[in-house]
Amino acid sequence: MMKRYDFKTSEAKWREYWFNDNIYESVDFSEKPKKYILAELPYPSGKFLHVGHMMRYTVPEIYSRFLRMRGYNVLFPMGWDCFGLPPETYAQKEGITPQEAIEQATKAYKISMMDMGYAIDWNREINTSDPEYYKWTQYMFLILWRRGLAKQQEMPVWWCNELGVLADEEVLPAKDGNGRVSERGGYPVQRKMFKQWVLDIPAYADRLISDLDKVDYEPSVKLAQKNWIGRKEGAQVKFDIDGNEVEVFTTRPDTLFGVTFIALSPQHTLIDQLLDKIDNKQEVLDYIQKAESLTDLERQTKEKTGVKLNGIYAKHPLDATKTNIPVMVADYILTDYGTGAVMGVPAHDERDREFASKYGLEILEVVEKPADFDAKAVFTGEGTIINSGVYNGLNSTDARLKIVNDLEKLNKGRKATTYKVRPQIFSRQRYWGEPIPLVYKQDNSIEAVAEKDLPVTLPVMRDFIVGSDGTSPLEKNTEWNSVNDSTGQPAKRETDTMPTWAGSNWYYMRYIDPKNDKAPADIEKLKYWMPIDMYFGDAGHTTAHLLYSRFWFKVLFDEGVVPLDEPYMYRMSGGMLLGPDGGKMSKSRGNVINPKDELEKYGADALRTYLAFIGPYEETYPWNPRGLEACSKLVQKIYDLKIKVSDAAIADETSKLLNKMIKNMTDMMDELKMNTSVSEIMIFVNHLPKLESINKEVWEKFLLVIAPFMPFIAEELWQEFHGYTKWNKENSIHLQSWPSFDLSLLDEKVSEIPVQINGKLRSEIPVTPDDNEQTIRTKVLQNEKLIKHMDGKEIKKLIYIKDKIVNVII
RNA sequence: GCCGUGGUGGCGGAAUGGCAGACGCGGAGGUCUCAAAAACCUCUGGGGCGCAAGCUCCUUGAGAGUUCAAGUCUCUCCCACGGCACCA
Repeated sequence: MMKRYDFKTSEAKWREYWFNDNIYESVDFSEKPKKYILAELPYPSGKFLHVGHMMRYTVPEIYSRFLRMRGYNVLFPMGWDCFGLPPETYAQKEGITPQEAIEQATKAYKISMMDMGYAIDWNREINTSDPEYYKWTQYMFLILWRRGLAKQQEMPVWWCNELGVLADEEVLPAKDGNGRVSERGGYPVQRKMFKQWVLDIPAYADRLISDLDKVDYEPSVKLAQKNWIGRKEGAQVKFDIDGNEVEVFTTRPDTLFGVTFIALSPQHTLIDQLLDKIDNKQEVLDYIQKAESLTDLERQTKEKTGVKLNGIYAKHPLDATKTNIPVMVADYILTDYGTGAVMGVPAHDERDREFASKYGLEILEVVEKPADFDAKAVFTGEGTIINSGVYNGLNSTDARLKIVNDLEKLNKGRKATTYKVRPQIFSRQRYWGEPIPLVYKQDNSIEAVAEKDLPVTLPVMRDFIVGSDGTSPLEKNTEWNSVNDSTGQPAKRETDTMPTWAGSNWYYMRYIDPKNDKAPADIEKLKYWMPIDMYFGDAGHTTAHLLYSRFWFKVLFDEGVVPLDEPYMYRMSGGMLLGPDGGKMSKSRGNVINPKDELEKYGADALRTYLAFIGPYEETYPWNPRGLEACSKLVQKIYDLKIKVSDAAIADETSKLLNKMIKNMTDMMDELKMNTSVSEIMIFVNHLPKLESINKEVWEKFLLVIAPFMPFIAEELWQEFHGYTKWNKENSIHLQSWPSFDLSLLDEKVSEIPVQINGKLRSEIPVTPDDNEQTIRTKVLQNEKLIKHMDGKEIKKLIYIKDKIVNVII
């Protein structure tokens, strides 16, 4: 009876040797070519790494091992994204501080990564909540602030009584369809205006689009970046409303003569000034209040509502006869997109039409519809301009140019571009984040904390819960927030903290130089390691995180802190791992897989192999316990083979299969196809038991190719095979070279190829390398089956693709 | 509604425009066993014909197109998933 492979003992042993000797060290300025493989760092919240994390990390990790064996100096680092809500809520529940929660969680996460055998140089571990780390986050914030890219602005924000201000990403539609709730906790959330720190990402929008040419992301990822930025060309047009100048943005200046109303968002600043001039002030005030408190509801119902400002009219900028354009307040106008005001052209815009129909506003067509156009539908296309005075007869493109040109001459408008991406809110009224390193002087002006005084350390506080007044918990800590300004006068610290994504905007730089106390990272080291060759992460981060961190990096480039202006050369986003029932893993469904149990039962090699085998990295698939079992059996089968290893000669077939496997795996792993690579291993393992004995050279090469997938058993068998009695770092299989293959062995002589008749597969014929179309034709005419199918007809045409196929057309 | 991604056996999935279904799971039958588990061997997309080796038709969400040849390229439609949601 075969001995069972004792993975527990083996894994514990090698893990200890590997990490004590740091065999996966990434060497700065090594002679070898570098590869920087990055996987998004986890935020440690629970007690053990989630199985979803493992699926996210295993494929990139196997790839990094492959590259190391191919002679690269590889950086595959890991760290912890520690700030943010999850540790705070966890700490609150456990009655500890977030600092303590983080310490527990990072320890546990690190152990589980070591248990998985991840090839990480732990000397480069980082923690975004470590003051030595966030010192540099604060330093970077000050760069943004000095450059005017971090500024304070009244912003409509999601407000939650329990959690304070939330980011868009932290807010979800409520399950019952009424309003919105917080992502964590499910508390009710509403819109409120608040003064917030924001990052001016739109200022870099054009570069963020054009520099996509410098990188090699998947086309869909590039497209997602472009769509998220949402650049739109058009014009800003000034309307005179009761003596005030109001700008609107439009992508269709050619429809300017079709304006029959102006609509302002409920938060538009002009409304205040007009209130006393109208006779329906109370109605308007009521409407605005309702719009603010019921925004969510209105959005759900999709019915557009509004209210007229009685007696207030706008003047048309190009048509002096139109001085009586009604002005409406409407909640379908967004406060923070464009200018917060639109020109209503109900003839050529669906939303304007819906609104105008409801409130009895005029509909004036200014673009000619095609003759066959449905009379009731809204024509939003382009065409010949009508009802537009001197512009009549022009096509839309020409009219657009001419109208904008004329507006510019009169100083009543200009060509303009607007973006969907908005200034991103960068402050949180919460405890567990990086303090914003600014100080309010007595005159309320703002001063930066001197660089030598960084980091501004977050004080340890037991009572870190957000007050329901919406102020940061740091507001209560007067001992901490009372300081002196640079002139020695009493001043007060900014008590808002930064959002979770502050630290994760630049973490990849710190791995390069994790202990530097003079700079975020040494510029020469950055030159060596950057850019990141491949970036792996969550599909949900393909838009926001990727964009914000690219923005951040470009600002650092402009400041001279980093030597290039794009951080990631390639991005691949991973799919999701579902429960065995095919549903999303969740406690309430009871379908959560605990990786610790699986690791206990089957070992790391089996789990790693399964996570690689389960499917392509980008796809989503359910967990299948049988699949893991199969991989566990594979590990055992490999172990059982070792007794067959001998000096006996290599059979031709084995040699061919070995070379084929190595060749295929080399190609596949370069393309990150780890699932089919595992298939290749399986095919070869299915062949080996048929042999009387396994030649030593075959065994050696075989162990090398399984090493990235099953590092533990590969090391075990490698050490045993070589008869190493004492651990010596240099002898580790993981520091050896990937085996080469002999192409000449793969020149398979094709002896038979399929023949189609009229595209249908009918038979095979024998071929030789010397065959030409003529000899093939002869062979076809000799084949009984083919003769039968040709049914006496003549060959009209014969297509012969060498070594592939013959197609006979009759 | 918009944007994106995808749709291939009972299931996860393979297929530089050239023999669809590699590999794995599951299933069926068998060997071993008092029996079971494990392990091993054979078969396994569907229909029809045949005692049988085999023969034959159909098959990559639906429909059209390009091509000697389409899972793969083009168009239209349907469905699922992810993201954004009144974006002027």
